[in-house]
Amino acid sequence: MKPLFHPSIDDISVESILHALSDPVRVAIFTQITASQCSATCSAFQNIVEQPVPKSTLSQHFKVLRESGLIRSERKGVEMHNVSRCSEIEARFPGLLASIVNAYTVQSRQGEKRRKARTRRSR
Amino acid sequence: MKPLFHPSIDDISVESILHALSDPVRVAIFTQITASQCSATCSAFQNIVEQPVPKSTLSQHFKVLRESGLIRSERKGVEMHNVSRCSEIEARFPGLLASIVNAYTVQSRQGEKRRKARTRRSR
DNA sequence: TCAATAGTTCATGTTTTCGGAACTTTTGGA
DNA sequence: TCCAAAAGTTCCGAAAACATGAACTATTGA
Repeated sequence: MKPLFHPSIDDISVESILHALSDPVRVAIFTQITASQCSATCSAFQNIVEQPVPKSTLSQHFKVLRESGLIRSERKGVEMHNVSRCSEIEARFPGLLASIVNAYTVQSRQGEKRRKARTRRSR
Repeated sequence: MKPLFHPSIDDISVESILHALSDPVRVAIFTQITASQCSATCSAFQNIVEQPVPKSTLSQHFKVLRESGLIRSERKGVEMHNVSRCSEIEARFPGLLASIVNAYTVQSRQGEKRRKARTRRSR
C-alpha cells in the first residue's frame, strides 16, 4: 500500500483548507475528529449525515482532508487512525479553524431554531 | 437586465463563504473590495493576479461572491458597483472573515520570504 | 442615432466529484 | 498454512462544476 502523503506545515495553504472545509461531510468529519481525544477510523463516519456516505466517497473525503493538512492518518492494522492537526495549524494561522468551526456551530444552531419554528407553525 | 440576487443575511451559509474564498482570484477581489472605502467596479480587477482574468470569468467570480453573500453589487449606469458585506457577516459569524483574511496575509508574507530566499541562494 | 463601454449569457471543452465494482492489505480463525 | 472477513483504496463511467471565447444586452455620451 502506497505511503500516505501529508504536507509539511509550511506547505499547507489557506485555499486548500477552505476548500476542504466547504463541504458539509468533510467539516462534520473534521469537527468530530478534532473534538474526540482518541483517533478515529474512517468507517466510523459512514452515517455522519442523513444519507449514508458510500465508502469510496468517504475515502476521497479523507484524502482531501489529509492532503489539505487538516488531519494526519496512520494505518494501524486493517484500519486507519486519523487525528486532527489543528494545533499545528493554529500556530501558523491563528484563530482560523476555531472561527470556522464556531461559524458552523452558529449556523447549525440557527438551522435548529428555524426547523422548530416551522414545526410549531404547521401544528 | 435581470435584477441581481443577494441572499438575506440569515440565508448566508458558511459552506458558500468558504467555497467562495477558496479561490485565489476571488479572495484577492474580496480583500480589495473590503479594504477600499469606496465601491469598486468589476473591470478594475482584470489584472488582480499574474495572468489577466477574462471578463466572462470575472463576471462568474463576482456572481459567486455575490450569491455567497460576501459582496453587494449595484448597477450604476453602465458599470457595477460592489461593496463588501463584511460587517453584516461579522455580526452573524464573529471573527470568521477576519481570520480568513489574516491567514491569507500570513501565507503571502511567507511566500514572499521563500521567494526571496530562493533568489538569494541562486545568485 | 450610433458607437463605445461594462457586464452578462451561451456554448463548448476541461476538470472535478460521485459512487459502484473490483482490488489490496491485514488479521483472525479453521 | 490457507481462507474468509473487514477496512480502505483504486478504477472507471456518469454527472456536475468551471473556464473562456463569442455573441449579446443595457447604458451613456457624442
